[in-house]
Amino acid sequence: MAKAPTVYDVAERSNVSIATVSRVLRSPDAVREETRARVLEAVHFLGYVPSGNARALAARRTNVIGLFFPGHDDIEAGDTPSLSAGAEVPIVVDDGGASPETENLYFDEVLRGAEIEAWRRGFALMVAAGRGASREALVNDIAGRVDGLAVLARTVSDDLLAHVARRIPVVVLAGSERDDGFDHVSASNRPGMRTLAAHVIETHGVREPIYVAGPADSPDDAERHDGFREALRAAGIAEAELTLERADFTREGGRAAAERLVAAGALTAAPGARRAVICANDQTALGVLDVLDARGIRVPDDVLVTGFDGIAAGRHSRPSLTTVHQPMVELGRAAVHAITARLDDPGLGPQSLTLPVQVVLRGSCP
Amino acid sequence: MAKAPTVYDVAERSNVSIATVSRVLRSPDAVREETRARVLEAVHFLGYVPSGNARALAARRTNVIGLFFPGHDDIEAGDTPSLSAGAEVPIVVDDGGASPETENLYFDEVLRGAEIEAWRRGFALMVAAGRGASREALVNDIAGRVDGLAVLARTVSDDLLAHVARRIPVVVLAGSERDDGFDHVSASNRPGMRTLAAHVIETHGVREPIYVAGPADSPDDAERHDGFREALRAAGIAEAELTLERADFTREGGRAAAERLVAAGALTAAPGARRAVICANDQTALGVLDVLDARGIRVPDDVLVTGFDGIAAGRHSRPSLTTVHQPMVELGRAAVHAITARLDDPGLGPQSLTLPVQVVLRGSCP
DNA sequence: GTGAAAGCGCTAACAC
DNA sequence: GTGTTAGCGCTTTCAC
Repeated sequence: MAKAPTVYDVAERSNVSIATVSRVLRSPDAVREETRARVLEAVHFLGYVPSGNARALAARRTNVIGLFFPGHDDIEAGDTPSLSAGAEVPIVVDDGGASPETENLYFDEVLRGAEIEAWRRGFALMVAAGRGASREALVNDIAGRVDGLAVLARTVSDDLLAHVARRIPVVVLAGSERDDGFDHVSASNRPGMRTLAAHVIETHGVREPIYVAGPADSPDDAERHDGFREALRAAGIAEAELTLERADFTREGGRAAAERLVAAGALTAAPGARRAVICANDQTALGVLDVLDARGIRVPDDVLVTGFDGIAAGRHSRPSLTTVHQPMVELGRAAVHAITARLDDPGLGPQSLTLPVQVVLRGSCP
Repeated sequence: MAKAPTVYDVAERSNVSIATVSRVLRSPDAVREETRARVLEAVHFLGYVPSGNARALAARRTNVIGLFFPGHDDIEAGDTPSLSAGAEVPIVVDDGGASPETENLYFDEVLRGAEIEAWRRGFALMVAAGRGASREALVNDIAGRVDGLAVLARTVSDDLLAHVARRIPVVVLAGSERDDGFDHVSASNRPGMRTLAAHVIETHGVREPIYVAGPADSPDDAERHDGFREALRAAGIAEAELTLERADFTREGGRAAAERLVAAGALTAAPGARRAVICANDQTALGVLDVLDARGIRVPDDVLVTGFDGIAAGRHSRPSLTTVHQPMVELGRAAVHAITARLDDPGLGPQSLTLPVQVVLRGSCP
């Protein structure tokens, strides 16, 4: 790390100009075979690695796409792990109790999709999932380093977004497609929930489904709730009569909501009562399942439960969770695609892509 | 995106020099209140976002850490998702059959750890998880853009690693700690497997455990295998007598290995036979469980099964999987920490950090 | 096919 | 406090 060699060092050692060194690296065919060999030899000998920053600066293009996805709840986690002698290995028994729940599945899958697409198009990916201190500063910082930025909806102010959008293409992920001038990529929230709710109502004959909503300010939640209402309307059910709970998209929130429902007598162990709890997302539904299980209320016999998202944990829960599956990997890919499309053609008007979802019937509501 | 404003534009509009603009952004206190306000106003008005590349170039420091983690099997995935009318939502029934298995859990968790630590230390993270065309070119490219690089062991040649290590600190993740001059961060593979195997042998009285190894060239596998042998030795069991299968760390490979074992008559539905299949990782063990389940061989009654890694899927399998849990999040954090430590003190000798593991007893081998 | 030279947008002495 | 002035390491015309 003594002072990294530069084009100049390589040029000197191979007796060519820096321009030729650059050519060897960018357009090898434009250089005579022999010259090229000499340059490459020097590159190897010196351990030369081109500076991406200098390159990006000169070329006015970084070939990096940014992904801003805050929300790791454990971001404040403890200190640096300590070194271990590695000799004593503790044995613990996991009886299926509360597991650490290291799940930010949504992010993981979207990231994977973005990774795939970025790689295919020759872009690197810079991620920022941090929360805390200054989200705004982070966004600004990352915006200065990339050619385009995908931002999770509602994680930064529209002002800031507009600010950075003057410099690079910005695509908003998973928000409702408002007419804000940004590109949007999202899933069919409303139709998805409508279809699922219709299934609950029609197939199972539930006339008084309980809805457990998400945060009041979530556009995703709003759309899903709308879909729910559409299903009610289609079935001629008056919404005013129904029980509504509000949670916060977390499993814990789902548990709390379920406790309230149980306390209110809305949920009981009564087979054939045609009760159903429709949750705004999977985590909430899993929390509801937790409480129901603890209370001895059987799913789906006593109560039907549904979620939304299609996270992996829902496949493995007991019972497995009926849900609306969002194509998360595809969302990530589409976001990157939207950015590159705009990079290729800056004149494009605002794009809005809505990806199809799928209702997946599992044990909790067959 | 008409041509992003620069320091010069901001300087001009606020009637100061570019140096002052830079100061306002980097060390606000060094500028008079009033001047600062003028500059910030201009920043806002012009939509100025500092170029990270220019900054990095001038400051000779990017404040970005790279993570190279190839291995997404689905990286060659299909085309750009198509736009959907969003009207028709298909309903499918998931009866628990073969699920997509979108699991690269290892990567996800390590990434999360790296994210956390990088963020805390004021670094951004650039990830490259691609496989395909030219891994080497990718590494070289990313190496030119970051201050330090964490690389998954055995994913790039030592030559290349040595090459980029001349420019930036490189830490190797999850490999055995060879004396190759690089920093290493890994988990206690050998002691972990030794402890687990000893549990199988001693607690359950298994005298002829079957070992299903990983790829022959995997250092992780080699260490785990060594741990297994140590346990045998301690129990006075001769290794030569035992059945050994080799898989490839994938669930599919685990299935294949299990099929061979069944075909060879090594695995049968015989309660109390004191049989055990010790697998080199969780995915392999899950594959073995698949086959045993399909064959009507009961776990843990007829056969005990163990894994290694502690991926989430093992918590939810039926039966749940006994395993050795690696602190994956911590691995990611430690990797970033190792890099920043070296950045702070380039004179450091090669560091090797081995993180503690934990044997987790679950249904498949209580 | 190769070289000379002008930036790319910023930071960091060093003056004033 | 603020301005001047070198670079940082590369790409890219434009000559030759």
